[in-house]
Amino acid sequence: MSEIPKAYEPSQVEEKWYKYWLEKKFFSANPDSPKPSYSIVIPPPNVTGVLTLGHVLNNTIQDILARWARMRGFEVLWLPGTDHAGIATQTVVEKTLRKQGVMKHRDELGREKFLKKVWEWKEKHGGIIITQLKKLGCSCDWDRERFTMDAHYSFCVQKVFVELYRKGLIYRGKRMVNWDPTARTALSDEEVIMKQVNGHLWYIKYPLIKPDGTVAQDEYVLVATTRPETMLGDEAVAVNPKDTRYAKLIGRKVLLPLKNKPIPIIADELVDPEFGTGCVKVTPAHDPADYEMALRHNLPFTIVIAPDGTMTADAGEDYEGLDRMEAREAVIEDLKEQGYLLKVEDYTHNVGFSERSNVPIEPYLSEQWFLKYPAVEQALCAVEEGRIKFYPERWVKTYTHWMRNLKDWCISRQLWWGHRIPVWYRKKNSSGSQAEARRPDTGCGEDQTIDKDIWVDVTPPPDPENWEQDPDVLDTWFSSWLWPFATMGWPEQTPTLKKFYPTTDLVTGPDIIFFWVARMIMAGYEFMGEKPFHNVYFTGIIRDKLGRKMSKSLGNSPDPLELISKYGADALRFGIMRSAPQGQDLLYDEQHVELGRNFCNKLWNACRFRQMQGGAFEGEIEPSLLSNDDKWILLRLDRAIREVTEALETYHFNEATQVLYRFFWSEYCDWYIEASKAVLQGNNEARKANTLAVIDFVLSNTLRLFHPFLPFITEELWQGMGFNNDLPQMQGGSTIMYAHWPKPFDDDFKEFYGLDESDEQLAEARYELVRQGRNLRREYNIPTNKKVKFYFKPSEEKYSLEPEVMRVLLNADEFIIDRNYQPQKGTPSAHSALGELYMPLVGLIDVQAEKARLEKELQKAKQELERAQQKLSNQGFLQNAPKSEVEKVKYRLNESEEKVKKLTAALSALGI
RNA sequence: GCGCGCUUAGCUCAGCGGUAGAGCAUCAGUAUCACACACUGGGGGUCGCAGGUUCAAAUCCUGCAGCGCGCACCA
Repeated sequence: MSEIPKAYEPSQVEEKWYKYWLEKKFFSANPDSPKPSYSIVIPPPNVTGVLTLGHVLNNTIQDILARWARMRGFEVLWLPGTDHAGIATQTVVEKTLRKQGVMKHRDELGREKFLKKVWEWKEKHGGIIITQLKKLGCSCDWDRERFTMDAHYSFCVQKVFVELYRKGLIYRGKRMVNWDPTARTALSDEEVIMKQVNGHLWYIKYPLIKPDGTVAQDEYVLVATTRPETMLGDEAVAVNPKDTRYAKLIGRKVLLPLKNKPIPIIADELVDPEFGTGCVKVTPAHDPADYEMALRHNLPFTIVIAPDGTMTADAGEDYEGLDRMEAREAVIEDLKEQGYLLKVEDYTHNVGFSERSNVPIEPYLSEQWFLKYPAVEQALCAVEEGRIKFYPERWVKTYTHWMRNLKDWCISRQLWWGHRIPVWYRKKNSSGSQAEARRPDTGCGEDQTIDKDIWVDVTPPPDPENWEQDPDVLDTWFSSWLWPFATMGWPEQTPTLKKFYPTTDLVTGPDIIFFWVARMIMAGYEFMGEKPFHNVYFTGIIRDKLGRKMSKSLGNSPDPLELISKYGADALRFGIMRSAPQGQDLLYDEQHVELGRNFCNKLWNACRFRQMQGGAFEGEIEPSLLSNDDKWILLRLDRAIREVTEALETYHFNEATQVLYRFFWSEYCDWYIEASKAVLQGNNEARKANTLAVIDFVLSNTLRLFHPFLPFITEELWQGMGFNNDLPQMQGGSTIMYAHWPKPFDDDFKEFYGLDESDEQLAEARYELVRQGRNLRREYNIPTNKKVKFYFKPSEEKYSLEPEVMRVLLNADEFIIDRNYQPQKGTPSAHSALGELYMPLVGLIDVQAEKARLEKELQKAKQELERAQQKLSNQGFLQNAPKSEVEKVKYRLNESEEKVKKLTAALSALGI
């Protein structure tokens, strides 16, 4: 007898096998393998990151796909790594350095020292998430782990920048950008999150200036604004040219309150006469729309808000140095005092917030680098025409909509942590011609103005003392978009790149469809001339029970590692997968994980049960000895194999787990194992051995079906049960990881073992009878542990009921088949198409109770009969419905007819 | 404003053209020998509303309502 513990204890098991897999290099991808390739690149988590449930969902899916592919005979590369995550990382490190008292602002340290600190920090804490992914069981090829700031990767980023620059797709310009005043950097449009804010609409009077230059005392235009502080930078008031109310004012001037500065009234189409007063204040330097207008009307750009969000000297000495929010209060106060504020209304509107700092974005005029996206048309068509497939498909629309409305991408960031822009500017007073001689040729079609004072190349200029490098770094996503090939050795045509690019599947969240997915597709076509992946699977977003996003500040984000130590990694994986419908958000509840734990335990004990039976493992199945129950479970297994495989093929992971759950728990454990006990406890040795062979066959297949979902426990059981004996030895060790994926039974197999649909029908009818018998016990309050006798009067003799099995399933003393059984009047009975079941009770006959019971049953049977009759009397149904459907209804009709007949007879036998 | 998604048992969700399903919760029973992280039985739903297509609709189509998300320069 083995000493397997009663309950599954995951912790040591998981550690043991993960170590084993690593030692044996089971995760390594071999580019020279003759097998077909299957590859995934991990969406690189931030180096600063710790594992969240989102990662669990995402990486479990990838692991399932990778493990499944290995079992199907693919050469699998799952390439892992981390992202330097510019702003996120820099912010985190800045915060800790401030906390440690090392600095207040990074300027105190200077660029070099600060970067050294970040690298130190990265070396110390950067790997956390990688070890956490290992705990989850991820089968990544860790020898190929990459980081977006590896030397080679950085080279790729620079190379790409230079290439795009020479193509004329990258340019520098002074534009209105989204400015994060806390991080003090520009952001891309995608990094701005619009939020609805309850604010106010302030109505301000701008007095008219008379033609003679004096200020009109009671004539004014009324302007409505949500940002009164920006008025300090106003350069005009705009009205719609078609707005008759103001037509005669166009060209006149108003006095800008507080600053006492005359500004013109201009006409611009952009103004909506319906909104507010129809007059808009124009702040060229602090509003994107106003910026556009200012360009059209040649207005000056007065900057009143500095990059750090405080007011500049141009705002006026009363306001200089105030934070923009403080300035707002002050301006309102002053306007009120001086009688310019007419009224205030409550007003909800959308305000852009920085995704990172969560502070309102400031539109800010500055010199930045921009990219015109390359390979747009190709990238768009590839998805639209299905060369790249999205799952679920609906994201295609989101993608194409974005792709058709692309705006140039602001790629420069005023940060230090990141890839520094490979551009040098000639120092003012230097004059070297030697650099000019080597200056890269822009080559490509666009007539980019050649500027000999700019050096753009992967290598710095040869006379660096005369040049100054651009201080900015590139947006993190400008490196991430190269991930599928920069990680594989590009631009060299490495064996890895040749074997594994394009990758097979990408698994990611829909929230980064623009940030990452779309850009990777464009980069793939631009630099590889080929798509980066065939399929993209978009996961849902994990929310808490109340539907809120997981977040640190809400404290509703459970630590997956705690869950793993409490329930086991397999349990966490299974629980999450079981509740993650395709592409739909999922509400997390710890109960899901508990369910996973329970399931693992069930699997554990089912195998424990098998081991306790002893006997050789994986004996041959002898077809002639198969019982009805054996055939039934084999057919169910076949069905489970088909359904799980199909679910995986279509990325329906929750369906796959649900099929497995149903098959293993309800069908195998609840019915088959229980039925098999009849044989195993008997003394027919041949049948016993055959039952064990069936059990082993089913378990061996089941463990394999489960392996991608539950890698640890399946390996433990696979090895423990000795199923590994006939497997090829992989790198000196055996493993379920490379056991072949179960195939559905073919016709030869079914014929050989005599498996037929009729077996299923019989088994199900028998189980239905058992259910009825158990119900009788319950109705008559016979405790489940009390033995009773059952008599059965079969309607025909031609089927084998397996009475011993029935006895065990009913937990009965005896199950007696007797065609001539004469029950005492009022004996509890159940009636099915197979026959009548009686449960004689000593001294406890209640005729009235039995009558009531039977009447209820009869009612049900009659209803069913009626429904079937109705269907079959419908000409349309008979003519149009498929034959199999009609057959099914006919079968049902027969069954219920039989039942009605029997119940009626039983009732009349009661004689009341 | 445009686009997308959701609405099924008390809760969380599957099902997406052929008699309404699961888990949890609930009620009743069970220390039974693989598992109390378990077993057995029960109760509970006119599948958001209104039309239409079909022999047949939770499932397909149209409209409406409620909730959520994304995109959009209305100050």
